[in-house]
Amino acid sequence: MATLKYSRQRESIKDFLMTRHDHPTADVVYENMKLIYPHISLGTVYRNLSLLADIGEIKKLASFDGADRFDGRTDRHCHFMCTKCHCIVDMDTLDFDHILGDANSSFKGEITDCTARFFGVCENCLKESKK
Amino acid sequence: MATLKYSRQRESIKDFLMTRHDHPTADVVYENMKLIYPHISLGTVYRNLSLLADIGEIKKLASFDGADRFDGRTDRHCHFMCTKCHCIVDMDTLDFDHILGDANSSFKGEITDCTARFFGVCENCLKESKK
DNA sequence: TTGGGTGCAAATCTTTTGCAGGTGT
DNA sequence: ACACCTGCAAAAGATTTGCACCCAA
Repeated sequence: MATLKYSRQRESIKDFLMTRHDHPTADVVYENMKLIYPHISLGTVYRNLSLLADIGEIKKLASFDGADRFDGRTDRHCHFMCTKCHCIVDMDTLDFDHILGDANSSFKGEITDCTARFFGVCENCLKESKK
Repeated sequence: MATLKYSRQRESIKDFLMTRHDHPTADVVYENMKLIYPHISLGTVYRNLSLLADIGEIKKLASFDGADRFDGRTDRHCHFMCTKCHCIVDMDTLDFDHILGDANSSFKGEITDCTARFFGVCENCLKESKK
């Protein structure tokens, strides 16, 4: 098993994700990293995002609409995506333990995880449409 | 707004999806359509899958692991994916109305839909690992 | 006849990977 | 020094699209 070695790039990527709560795509991370490391490569960004996700320091959100997104928040929570502006926001209303218990009780395999996504119109777009 | 015109290919794609409950990818649909229409193109398959999803006759399941998958079942239900064999099976244990109600009550926008996915080990893989 | 549908191929977008050189330990 | 990490560029995989021809209404 490979030993992890420090890398400025990886550290910056993680720091960046901790400050953003809009679930950026790899490309957005890349654009922002270029401000710090003008020669950083997209490959490096992807490699580090995968690595960080593998060791559980960030979470990868499989494609909502096209590219994968990354989340600096790693505790279990769910997401809402606005079908108008495509923003993605965190939600904490779901009782995962209860749902997982329910699901497992009637399932012959073994369920260990669950993701949930809500869709609709966000507060801002709702205001817009009422004008 | 475009008027829909009959097409044998589209009809066959829909029929095919109604008989399959393993949520095939576009490529699997393509391979199977080639048995009927040897000259059908991948583009036609994608175009019709999108079209059918747009008019609500099938559902598109955004990437579980790579390619999108398609589901002939259009009523609200959720999915389980085995982390070992990557099979995807339907699940009906989730009380969507209740969850949507809960979610909406504490949300300032308007939530209209929800998807949920479970992950773990399926019955078959569980048996295998116990051998 | 006419506008949607098709096959084909090229293009696009996202992500991965091979390689040679750089760097943390 | 050794193994991991990086930049660069090419490759791979999934999906979309332009175009000329075909076909349902």
